[in-house]
Amino acid sequence: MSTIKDIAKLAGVSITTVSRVLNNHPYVKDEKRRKVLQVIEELNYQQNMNAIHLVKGKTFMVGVVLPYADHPYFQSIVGGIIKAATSSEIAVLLCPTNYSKIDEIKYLEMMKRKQIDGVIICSRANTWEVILPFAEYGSLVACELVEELPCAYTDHFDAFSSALNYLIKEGHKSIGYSVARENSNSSKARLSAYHDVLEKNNLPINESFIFPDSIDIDDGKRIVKELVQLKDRPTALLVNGDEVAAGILIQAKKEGLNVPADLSVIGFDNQPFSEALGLTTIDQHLNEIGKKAFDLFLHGGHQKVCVPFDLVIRNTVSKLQQ
Amino acid sequence: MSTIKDIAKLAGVSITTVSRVLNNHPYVKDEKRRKVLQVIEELNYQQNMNAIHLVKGKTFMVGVVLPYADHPYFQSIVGGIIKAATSSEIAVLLCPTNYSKIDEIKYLEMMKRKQIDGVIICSRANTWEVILPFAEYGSLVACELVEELPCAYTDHFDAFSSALNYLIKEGHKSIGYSVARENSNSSKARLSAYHDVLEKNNLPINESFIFPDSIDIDDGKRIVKELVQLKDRPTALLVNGDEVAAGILIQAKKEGLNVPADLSVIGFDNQPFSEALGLTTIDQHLNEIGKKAFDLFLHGGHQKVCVPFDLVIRNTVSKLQQ
DNA sequence: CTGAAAGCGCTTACAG
DNA sequence: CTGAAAGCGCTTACAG
Repeated sequence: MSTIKDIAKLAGVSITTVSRVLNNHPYVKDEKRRKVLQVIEELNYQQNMNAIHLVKGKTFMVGVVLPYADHPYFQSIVGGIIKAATSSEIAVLLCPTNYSKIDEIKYLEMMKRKQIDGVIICSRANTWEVILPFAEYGSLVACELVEELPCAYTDHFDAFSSALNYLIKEGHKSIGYSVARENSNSSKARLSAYHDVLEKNNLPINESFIFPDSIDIDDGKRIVKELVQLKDRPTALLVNGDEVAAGILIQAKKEGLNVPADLSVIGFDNQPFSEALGLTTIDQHLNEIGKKAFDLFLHGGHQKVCVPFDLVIRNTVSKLQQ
Repeated sequence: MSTIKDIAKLAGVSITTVSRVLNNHPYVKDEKRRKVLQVIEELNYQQNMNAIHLVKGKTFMVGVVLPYADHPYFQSIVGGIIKAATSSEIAVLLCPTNYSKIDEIKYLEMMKRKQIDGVIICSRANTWEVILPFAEYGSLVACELVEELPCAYTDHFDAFSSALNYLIKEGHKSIGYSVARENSNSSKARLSAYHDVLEKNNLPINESFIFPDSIDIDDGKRIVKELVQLKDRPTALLVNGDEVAAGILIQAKKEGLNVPADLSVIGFDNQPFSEALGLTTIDQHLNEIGKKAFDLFLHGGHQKVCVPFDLVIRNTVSKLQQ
């Protein structure tokens, strides 16, 4: 590969002038500019970005920290980020952690090491206490509500409450739900909404109706298998993701449970395939969350953007006799 | 941020020695090594990777070129790549092109500019003639069969033929199919398999049964809308992706077409949600293709890896009277 | 409008 | 075992 020096020599100018041409600076005599451009063309020259990154202390790249790059929930957020990034000059680096605290830190250290200018955290393994100090080294954005950081998020308490109220309105009194990681903030929000709404409606709280560690289709199947073992079963399930809900639909069929007659299901995320399943679900506009998160990364500032959600009613919730 | 110079000064050694400690070189007196390590700890030092990249001429990063980062087909390939990459020290940069030739070239130029060490091309907008010259600047891998490049691919002629033969065995004589981009290699392979298999079976070829530009759920819906307009309709559709197939299932229901009684459907990709849909589909093991492609990037060489496929039989194909 | 020179933060022969 | 120095390929005051 040729360098700026080669260009300078062949064009008969200094490297400063070449640099000026490369960066569209004014104050280069037209004749020299043309000559430089011509040599660049001839040598098929391209800048070495690593040198530029070193000098500028920036890479125009953002890391997106998430546990699983192959999960539709995160894919939707990433989709939004990419869409927003495409119109900027920022490249997107996927940073899958598998919820390993160590891997997560490694990505944060990439920022410290100037490999990426910032990090958007879709979901995290470490506590904020551990993560926040890295904010000093770059632009850190969260996809959940964090006091100290710019963030784009769903109000999970609110979303979960809405879904619960809808189920209650349809006559359900015995409602269970699933969560991914029991200690995540959104799971805590769901638990408190569960208590809050059920108590307000004088409905019994049954914590054996809570199914943790639910991430993918197989978890959905597992939930139904566990469910059929219970003598006292919920009539409705509020599921933390449409993929889990898909697993529930599959296994329910196998077990001879009719959805929604025997079991109502509300999903979360409104994935593209959910329409085909006729799944009633909460659309939290993950794409939008991704977009907003990217904007926050790009423009800095310390805003908190709460992205509204919608309940999308389809065919997996039945109306019960009052 | 502190630099190697600061460490050297405070530790009372040269920067050479600091570099040696950082890179686990032998030949550093234990006492000095300890001192350096201690100062590094104190200053909370991290290397500036851009300097290292500049010196080494490498970034340990691979770009993955694809049209849409939010499409399940590509997400599955990317999933495989990420899985393979996680156990190496290589980071994965997503390069969505939206099938813009210009954007695609931009990513190839990132390689030329030393921002990434290589590029895995999942699907491309430019001709190979345009792309191949970039192989000079880094490691280029394809996810389709290309003479000049290492590649991991599906034999689409073979896969498509298998599905056709299965449909014919089930008594179908009037078969249509969909493709994404009409001029892609896989579409051409499908067309020639269509001719080949149908002719061998003395079945009529009807090119109005070919539905191009089919990418997502909406395209699947569109296909059914077009289909119901035809007086002469195929009894079975071989669809180029499960997402399109999902759209077909949705719209068929709306139009009062029973699948599979009125219309049999075979998908492609075996996406996670396909099981929930009961969709018969061809699993081409996209994850595996991604993994192999990454291995080819990592280890160089010029292998061609043909990844085998499976026909996954579920409930969307009917048996017709002979 | 132009160029010499310092500097970005590292690695790596080379000499000792 | 150790360090001075050159070099990776750029940008950017500074002086003219």
